[in-house]
Amino acid sequence: MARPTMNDVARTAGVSLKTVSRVVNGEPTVTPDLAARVRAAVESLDYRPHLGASMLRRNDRRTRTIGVLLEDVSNPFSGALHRAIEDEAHARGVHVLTGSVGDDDGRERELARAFRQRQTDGLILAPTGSDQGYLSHFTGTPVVFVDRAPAGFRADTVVSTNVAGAAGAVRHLVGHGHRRIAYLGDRPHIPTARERFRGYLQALGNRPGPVVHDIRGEAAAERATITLLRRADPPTALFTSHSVITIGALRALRRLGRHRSVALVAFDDFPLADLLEPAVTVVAQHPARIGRVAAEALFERIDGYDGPPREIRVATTLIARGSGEISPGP
Amino acid sequence: MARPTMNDVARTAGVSLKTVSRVVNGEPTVTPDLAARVRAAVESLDYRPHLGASMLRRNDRRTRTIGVLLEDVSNPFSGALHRAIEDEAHARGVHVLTGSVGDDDGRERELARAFRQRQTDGLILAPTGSDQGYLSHFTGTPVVFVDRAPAGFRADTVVSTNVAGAAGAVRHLVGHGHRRIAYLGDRPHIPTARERFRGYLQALGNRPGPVVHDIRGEAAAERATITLLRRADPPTALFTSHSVITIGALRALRRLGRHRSVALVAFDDFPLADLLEPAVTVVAQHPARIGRVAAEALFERIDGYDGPPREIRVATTLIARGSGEISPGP
DNA sequence: ACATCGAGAGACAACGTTGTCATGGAGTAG
DNA sequence: CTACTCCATGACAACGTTGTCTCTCGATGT
Repeated sequence: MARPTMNDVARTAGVSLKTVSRVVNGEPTVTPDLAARVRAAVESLDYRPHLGASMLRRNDRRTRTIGVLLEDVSNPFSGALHRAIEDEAHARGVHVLTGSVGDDDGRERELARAFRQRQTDGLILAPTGSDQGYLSHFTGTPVVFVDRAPAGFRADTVVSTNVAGAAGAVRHLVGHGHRRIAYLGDRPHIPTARERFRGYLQALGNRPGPVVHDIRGEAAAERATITLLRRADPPTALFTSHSVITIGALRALRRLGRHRSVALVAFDDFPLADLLEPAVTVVAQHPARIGRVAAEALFERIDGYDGPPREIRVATTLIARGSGEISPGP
Repeated sequence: MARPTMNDVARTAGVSLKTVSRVVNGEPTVTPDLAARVRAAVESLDYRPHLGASMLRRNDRRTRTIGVLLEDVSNPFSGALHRAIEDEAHARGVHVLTGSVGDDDGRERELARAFRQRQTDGLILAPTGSDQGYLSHFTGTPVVFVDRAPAGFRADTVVSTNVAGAAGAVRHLVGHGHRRIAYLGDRPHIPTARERFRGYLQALGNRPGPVVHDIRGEAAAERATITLLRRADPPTALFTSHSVITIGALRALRRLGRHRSVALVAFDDFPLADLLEPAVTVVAQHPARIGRVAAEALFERIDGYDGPPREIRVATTLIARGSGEISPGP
């Protein structure tokens, strides 16, 4: 039993093929009587139009699908982004194809290409690879970047105010009397990490405390923190520039029993930060807002807006909860 | 400038349409020389095959896309599920359309229908609505349920061992001397909630402590917990059957300063549970495993397996961290 | 040298839908 | 009563691709 076609519907309803097409597409020029018969036939045969054929004949090339490539759909930041994008898409009757890029440099390209091959109407991308130049011949498929600035290619970009946010965090610590404030951060070739580091430097007037770059993963962050605190001249406060690093640092502080004596301000909020002891002071990003704004920008592009690439910054919010208000020891 | 077609490629390469088709589809019966010319033409014109036309003509009806409908892609459980499913799909060259169903009873049906309309090869669904009967005429599109059992329709289902897990949690508390153990749970019409409640009852030999059903959201859970603990005869231990409820209960315990004196075992693990004080004892689910198993089952179905609906249970793990090992007061 | 075979290449139809145009019948104005 | 308009309906082609069949040409075997 093959899938029913419009012709089958036409035959059962006793009308022409074209009339079925009209009813299915909601054209108003069909007598109610006929329309009803067609709808009944559609129902009884469980007819569903063949999108391939429809796409083929239509001149409008929209698939009403966008692609979303995030670092890892299972982390809370990506999840919130994803959800916000999905809500915007849903409101427009658009569907969302997702992919996790992870750290694999090739997977970003591979998935971006595959999505384009699938004729997604647009793409929202959290760039992971070191170069997005390959996007330059994606003519006709608008792209919006989120969370990180791209390299080698320019398009609308929606990111947090990383410099200002980081600077605010560090100034907060300075305001509580700290002088030796450590920076713990991700690989500095990542634009976001670089910006946060810049904010850190700026707040300290380019006279940084101990700096550790290139931290990858919770365990590495924990080790780095322990090493820092065992120095002869340990920092009295930490600024962690990424939530994974924050968790590692928290574990280290616990392990050394220093969580009530070493101050900490983290970039990026995380669930339950307020229930820890002490509760963790953070510079909160607003992933839902970033996602919404990015989706709006993408849909503008899809609808034909053709201005120059825009860089949209979403402000961060410092939330004082306790860990950032610890004073340096005597 | 319209999009190039196979004909354009054929003309530039000086071969026939069909030869281009063969090269594009990797058929081996083309002279290397011609194949090279075709590939050069494809490159220079930035030709990409029109999926619609291809799908139309091919007799293989696969879109190599599956749909995944979860409660909310931004919660950690759904995120981990999603990620695991995506990894399995990626390994098979299959793409993933996602949707968040939320609590909206209609959105589940709407999205399920839309995905099927899009001709996804299969669907993984965490059912939210009270009835999945509408799926019964989804002939030809295999469905696998995750996290919750469906109602009104049977298909492969992958869920945690809810009864055993909950019973284990409660027995753990009993083992630490508790007699008045409260149950805090979601709406009992949800199969998962009902099963966990059954496990609770079973562990107590059908002589339950205080029971609160129908808790929706963190705030409600917090209020319910406060009410419970202010009773004349308050419970000495809590069993929270859902992570949202767990968070609310934790907040309430903090607020009343009872977090070190009232025991708690939670169903479902959550990030940082080990960093709270006391660290939270949980019955951990394994969403990544659930997702992987569900994806495997779906792909088996897609590949033609046609046995009766299977119910696959993924075991939970009790992780003792502190909160569940608090003894009842004198 | 001739028949046979095989493999690479092309001609052509077909997939299910929508755009275009023709048709016919009812309604309206003169 | 006729001529004209209008509009619902239908016939037909076309979209870009792949399946099938045929053709051609060179190789092989006798």
